[in-house]
Amino acid sequence: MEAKAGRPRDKETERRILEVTVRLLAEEGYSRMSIDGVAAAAGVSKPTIYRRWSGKADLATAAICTIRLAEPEISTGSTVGDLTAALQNFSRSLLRPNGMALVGTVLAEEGHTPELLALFRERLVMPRRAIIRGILERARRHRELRSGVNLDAAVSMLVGAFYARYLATSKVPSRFAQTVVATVWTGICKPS
Amino acid sequence: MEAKAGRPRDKETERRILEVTVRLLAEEGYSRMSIDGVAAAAGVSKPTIYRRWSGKADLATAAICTIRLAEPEISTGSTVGDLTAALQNFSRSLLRPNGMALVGTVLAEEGHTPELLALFRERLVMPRRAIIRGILERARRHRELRSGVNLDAAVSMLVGAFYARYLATSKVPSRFAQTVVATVWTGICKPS
Amino acid sequence: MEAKAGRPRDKETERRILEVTVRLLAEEGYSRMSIDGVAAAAGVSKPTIYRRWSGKADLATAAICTIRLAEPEISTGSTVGDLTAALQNFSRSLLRPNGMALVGTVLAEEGHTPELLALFRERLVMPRRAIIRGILERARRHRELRSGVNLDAAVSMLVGAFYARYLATSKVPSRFAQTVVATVWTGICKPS
Amino acid sequence: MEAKAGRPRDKETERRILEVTVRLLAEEGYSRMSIDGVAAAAGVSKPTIYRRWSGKADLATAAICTIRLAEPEISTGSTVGDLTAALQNFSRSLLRPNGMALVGTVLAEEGHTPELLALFRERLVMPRRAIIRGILERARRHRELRSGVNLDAAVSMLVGAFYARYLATSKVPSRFAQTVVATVWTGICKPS
DNA sequence: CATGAATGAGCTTTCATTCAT
DNA sequence: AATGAATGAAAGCTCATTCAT
Repeated sequence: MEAKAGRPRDKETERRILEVTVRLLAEEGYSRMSIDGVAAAAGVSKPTIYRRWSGKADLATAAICTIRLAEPEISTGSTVGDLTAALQNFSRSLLRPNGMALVGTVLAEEGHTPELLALFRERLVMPRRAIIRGILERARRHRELRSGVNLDAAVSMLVGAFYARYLATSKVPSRFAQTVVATVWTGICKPS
Repeated sequence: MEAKAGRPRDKETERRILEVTVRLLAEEGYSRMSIDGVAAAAGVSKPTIYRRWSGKADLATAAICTIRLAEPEISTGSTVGDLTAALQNFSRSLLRPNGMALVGTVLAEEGHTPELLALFRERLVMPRRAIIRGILERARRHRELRSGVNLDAAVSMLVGAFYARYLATSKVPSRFAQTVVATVWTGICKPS
Repeated sequence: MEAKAGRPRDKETERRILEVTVRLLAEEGYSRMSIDGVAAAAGVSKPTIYRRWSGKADLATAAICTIRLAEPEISTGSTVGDLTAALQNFSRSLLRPNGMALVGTVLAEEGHTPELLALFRERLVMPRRAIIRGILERARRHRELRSGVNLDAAVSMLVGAFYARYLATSKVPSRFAQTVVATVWTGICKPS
Repeated sequence: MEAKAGRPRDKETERRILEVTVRLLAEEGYSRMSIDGVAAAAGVSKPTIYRRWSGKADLATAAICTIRLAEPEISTGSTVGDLTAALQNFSRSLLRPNGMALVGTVLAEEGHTPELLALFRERLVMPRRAIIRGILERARRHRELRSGVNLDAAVSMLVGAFYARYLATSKVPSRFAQTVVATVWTGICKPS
């Protein structure tokens, strides 16, 4: 039982394949994305891909698995400031080229490849919500919130406003985060 | 030998093709949807489709064009009641089978077939927003809103909360509309 | 319900595809035979094949279906003469190039594509056996056979001798039919 | 550091590979059989196979080479009894799962890989024929046969009846051997 | 020498589109 | 104007074989 029998698998190759897959998944969408295309763009042959993943769905899910939300630490000193900063980060990622396309493709494939949506939730949706929920929970601990506020609903409103806005115009003004936070905050903060 | 010989059947055929296309677009997504599949489901031949529309994108666009938001008139007597009713309608349409898949597919195709998203906005997104915006405008006329409220942002929050919620769990509790409306309303109504 | 809507299917094309398929089936064997190869050899595109048959197995079975045993009428005046003539025909078809290869391929595929063997039996094996059995039945009606003779076993011996011989050497001497018939006949004819 | 270090394991590996190859050859047929499949079933890697044999054909040939007819000694005291016993053995091996598939595959591959048929003859066909021929030769020495009987043809009839029967129905009744032997024996034994 | 990795070519099948009737 | 037939291109996947460790 040696540590490494045979030719070692090239870690760099694997990374490149997944990177390319994430890109094509966003650019082309799941069903347009082809293994041929991934292989060509990654500079490997198709069996190199099939040796690692059992098929297209498996590759796509693995690719989504590699995505990790990389958000900077937020600490502005105030709840409103933190929420605004978090949503501005979100806004930026949404407005990146194909920023919404990946969201679209996992939703579109829900009926055919539900793993995509499941993983997308686990890797991207939930972590982002957790950040925002964390800010709200801290505010609650600091007794800034009125009683009975539903934090999950608040998170959905804050984040969702951007989805809805994008769906309406593809353009999100830079002050949008402030406006949204202000409104929601008025709705959930303890009345003065 | 009437003047309009052969035409009556035409309109019906056209309608059936578009109806089938809308269904398949939601069920399969744009790139999975095939002209073959549309032709078979509509009971016509492929050239019958190509005679009317120039290709797959044109057909899909035309299909989305036929979609019309059919929401019942809302009039509960209060702004909060009207908003809640409107969002409950929205929630129902979201939770229908493949309710989010069409949203997903038009987003996923934004890079390849932007007309789909454009028309989706015109036919579905904007009319729904208009209904909700209408309720808010009436509230403003009735001086129920505090000054400076951004109505579009409010609409985005109300509607978007559902997108965000769906993206997080695919399940939307029936009380969600009330919770969202309550929070937003507190944020935008004139303080008592 | 018109007689012929649309472009008529080219009967000649269909015939050519099947002809090529029979040839390649014998030359290459079932699993080596490819739809690509059939399409190229028949001068058509692959979808032209898929429009007519649902896949490789369907095409191969259809091809075997077209095979028809074309044996000349036999009438030499005597049972021994008729049997010898029938077996000489059989011998000739066996010794044709790839004459045994089709037999081999349907046997080899019994586990994977049993329809092939089933059809091969129906189209080739059984008709040939019927001819020989017919000769023996006539002999029985003429009271040439001893009582209790098992005709099916006799047919198997007559025909099978050629399979066994081929399996032993690929060469069948021209007098083989006479030898076999003589021996079997002595075994089944009424003792003088 | 002995003289033959590492060899013992080799022989066992080789044996296992060949054993698996024989099985897959019968189960899948030559062209369906894959080196990948052999390697997996034998628990070795592909280069381990390629180091020993030059390719697929070479491996299959070697595998057939290992086959040895293992028939029990027959001695019932009478020629008819011995022949019947020998054919019953044959019948059993034919009716084993995939019993005819190997016959089929070597016939099907005659055009592409004639070595398979050649070796199959040498290792299986001829030894079996030799057993039956031996019984007949002993009968001739005992002056039980009429003069001028062609022993090879007799062997072909006896053995071939089973091939023909299988090709007709895949089912061989247990009394078939007796019937065949009785008929052929009547045809070749010295008239009383 | 055995291993796992890599490859090019091939397979069956489906699609968007155009042609012929 | 509608049909069924035909097509070139591509998709997902597997194979026999070779390479690098």
